[in-house]
Amino acid sequence: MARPSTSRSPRHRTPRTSEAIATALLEAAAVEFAAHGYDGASTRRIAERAGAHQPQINYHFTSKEHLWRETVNRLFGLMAIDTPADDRGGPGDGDDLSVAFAATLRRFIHFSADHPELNRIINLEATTPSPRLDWLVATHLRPLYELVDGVWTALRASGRGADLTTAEVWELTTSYGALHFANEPMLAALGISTRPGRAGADEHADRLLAIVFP
Amino acid sequence: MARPSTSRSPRHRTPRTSEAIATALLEAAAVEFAAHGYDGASTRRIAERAGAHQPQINYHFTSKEHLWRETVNRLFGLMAIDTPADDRGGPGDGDDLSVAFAATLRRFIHFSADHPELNRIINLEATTPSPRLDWLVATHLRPLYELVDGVWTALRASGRGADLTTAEVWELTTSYGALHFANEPMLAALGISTRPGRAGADEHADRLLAIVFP
DNA sequence: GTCTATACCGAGATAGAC
DNA sequence: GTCTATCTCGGTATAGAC
Repeated sequence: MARPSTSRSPRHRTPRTSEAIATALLEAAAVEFAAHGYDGASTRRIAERAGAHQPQINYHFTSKEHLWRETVNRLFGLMAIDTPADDRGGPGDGDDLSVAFAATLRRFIHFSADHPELNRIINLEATTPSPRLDWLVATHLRPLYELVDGVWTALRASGRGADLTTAEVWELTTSYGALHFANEPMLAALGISTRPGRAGADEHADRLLAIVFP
Repeated sequence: MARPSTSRSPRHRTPRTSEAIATALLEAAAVEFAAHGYDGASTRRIAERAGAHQPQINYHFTSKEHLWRETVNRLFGLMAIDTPADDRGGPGDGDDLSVAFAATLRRFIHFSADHPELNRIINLEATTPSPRLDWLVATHLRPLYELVDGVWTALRASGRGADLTTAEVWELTTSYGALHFANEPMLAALGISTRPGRAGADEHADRLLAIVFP
């Protein structure tokens, strides 16, 4: 009732640095984009979730499109930290490669359990040709795929792994492996969700690895 | 220049029956909902794609929400035609069951290749709890899952099939099996899309069946 | 850099002539 | 039943005070 002028909608008594609010916006954007898709997500809701004002999105990221890209960049950055590139390739005999590749797959599954938003966002873009999809493939997916292809091809050449192409391993990992966590609400409603936390993620990684490395 | 009054934006010189336009709207809605999600799809675009006026959606389906449900109902109806329930279960020994189950999986994959919109729409709802998701599970997914569960359990009891739970078979089929076609634009951009048409669908069914029935 | 106010557009839904 | 006009709301983006 009192204080008619100084009341603001978002609550950030702590004025926060420019970087802090940018990060908060990116985190909120990941959740909203993952839940509602690019078109369905609204910058109002993203700002609200971040405890910021909607115009601050345009100030920090100039446009919704740029915000989306930076959100994806940030998530891929987090993934790179969790599943470092050293483990994806490197020299060594077939057994070394197999062990390293399996370990990386497991780490990727764990990352997907911790950050289901990334696979979610990728899958949302995957079905419709768009500039966003082109950018996503060129910037992030293709380099990653070629890395995987190199390792898997070498690995298969030395007789390890299941009789699957790189494309099959890729699809199994991203669709069956990672989407499991993004689809948790539906699986829970069906009564087939995994245990939450590390244990559940590990079990799902076991299931994937049983197919890729029988 | 001439005819100032009789020009209409949507082109349907043929006035079409009520049922024809309802079907056209449902087909258009499937494409738009699949491409942009529920929130992202617009009734204006759906009507435009169907060659109708936007208010006709409210006339025929009362609301966007109802239109969405009828769109899903129609797609599940088409699926039931393509993969009839007789083939999903029925009495018989283990070999009969295996053959019938494999045939049904194959038909489902073919249906998913012909109508990627259904798996797409399901996947869009799968990640966020909502009344739509609850309705989807209760109305369509749970009955289907329990059918699959009954058959797969019987089949496994007789020693057939890979050492997988029903949940694993379900996820492999819907994620790895069906999403392959929904994600075709991304896979094509990565250079790993399958051949179009029946042949490509059959090849992908082979890949899935090689995992489920080694 | 932050925040209020607002411009401008497109969304879903409704009214009423036809 | 169809179609035009329109209501109201929420979307992104911008202007300008502070």
